[in-house]
Amino acid sequence: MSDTPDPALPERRRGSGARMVYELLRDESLDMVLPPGAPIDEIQQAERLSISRTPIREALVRLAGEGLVTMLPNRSTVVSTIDFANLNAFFDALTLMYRVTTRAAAECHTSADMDRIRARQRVFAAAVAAGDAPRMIVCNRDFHVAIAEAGRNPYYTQLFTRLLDEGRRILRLYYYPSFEARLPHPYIVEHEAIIAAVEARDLALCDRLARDHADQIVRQIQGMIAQDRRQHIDL
Amino acid sequence: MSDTPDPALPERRRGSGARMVYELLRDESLDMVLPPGAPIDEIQQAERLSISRTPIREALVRLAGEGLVTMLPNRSTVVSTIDFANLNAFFDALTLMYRVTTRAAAECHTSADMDRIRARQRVFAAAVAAGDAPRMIVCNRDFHVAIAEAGRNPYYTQLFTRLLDEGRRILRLYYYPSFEARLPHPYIVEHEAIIAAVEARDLALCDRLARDHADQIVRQIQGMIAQDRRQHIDL
DNA sequence: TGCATTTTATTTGTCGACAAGATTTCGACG
DNA sequence: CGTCGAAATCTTGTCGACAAATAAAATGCA
Repeated sequence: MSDTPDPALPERRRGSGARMVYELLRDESLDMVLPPGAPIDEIQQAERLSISRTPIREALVRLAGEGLVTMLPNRSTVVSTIDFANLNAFFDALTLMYRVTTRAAAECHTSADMDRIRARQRVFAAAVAAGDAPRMIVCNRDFHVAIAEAGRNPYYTQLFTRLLDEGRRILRLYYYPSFEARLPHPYIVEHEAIIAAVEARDLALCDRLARDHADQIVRQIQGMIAQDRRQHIDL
Repeated sequence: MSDTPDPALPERRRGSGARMVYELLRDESLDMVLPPGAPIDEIQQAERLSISRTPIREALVRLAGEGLVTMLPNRSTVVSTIDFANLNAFFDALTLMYRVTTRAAAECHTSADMDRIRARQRVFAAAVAAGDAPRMIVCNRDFHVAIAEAGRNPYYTQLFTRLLDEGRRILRLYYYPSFEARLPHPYIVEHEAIIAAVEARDLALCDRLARDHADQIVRQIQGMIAQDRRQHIDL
């Protein structure tokens, strides 16, 4: 089996166990290390992380609350599958959250928020320059989360974060094969425009830019899915 | 203390324990039986429900994920306080969800959805006729949740449900004193109008009606809060 | 050989217990 | 009398174990 018992984790602080397991399983799910539909055995994970089943279970309950895993009663827990039937609903919600969080940021942002946003944009640009696709995905997420946090609406921020993470899974599924072909530089330009509009507190412009940005991302994902479909038909 | 050890619950099915505790603590939090800020002692709850601490803890983790309780590391778990500083954000998100769920329902609803929505509306009207304020709050929530479910966007539905439940807490806090003075019948008329607009698939009308409906509810809550403030100042 | 049924085995849901961390109580000292 | 510090108490976080429920394997039968 692929049990890789990490030997270097004897020192753990009390109370950090469940959180660490949560973050680990969360990242492994989002990064497709644990592919959708894969069963998560509690005992197996407990042995892998040299920890009891209790923190494992707590992490799984949390992940189930976020919809990342599905706990089947009295049966195994599995990584949630990507529901392609509800993909339109996903795009719809994602686009809406892009818009409202950017608008809210334009309304409420402080100079400290702008500093954080610009810092994220720099990191994103660096990832683009390095051609590091997975890092680009994460940094793009962080950039927009920073904008959402500047909007100071935790309801929007939480849903938006969840949607961006869900998108991270989808991109992981499709982005790799066609990465070299696409130039991600337009995203940098769009980000800069969004930053300027937020700072100028131009709500209408923010709404339009966010909508365009979202539509472009949605179209790109849809295109990748369609291309993937064609490839499968060709086989 | 007010420990009321329920004597009539010896028969429990395996796997239902955690869910039952979750639903119980959830309802008690939303109904203000557990007021905001109240600490939730795991051992105390375990004794009260004649159950181990493990399912209690699982329920608390789930509730913490929904923001209903706050788990302080190595300290007690408390019922989340109502954050009046973010009340504007709450109203903002609530209004938006009213709009988008009603619009989505207009787009996607089936005849079975309409039956369910009308059934909820009948129950709501019955609660209004009976003058049962807490039941009205719950039935109003169920009515709009049914509309949201007809929209078939689980992201919207989940956030909307959470917001409506949060509103249930706020209404529980303010609605009782001033209930007799207000006539809730306009809500019935507005609901009927929304039903008609959804069935006619008139997106623009749905959006307008939902916005008006939300604005009216928001204004009513704000009025109750303002009245409450005045009363406190008068003392 | 194929299908139904019993038996085994694995995995979860729950339990009681123990230790770390925090809070409170109590006592010493200025 | 008030303040600081130490002991006691309490609560949580984690652990190992057991039983119910399911899944898998083995057995019997047509």
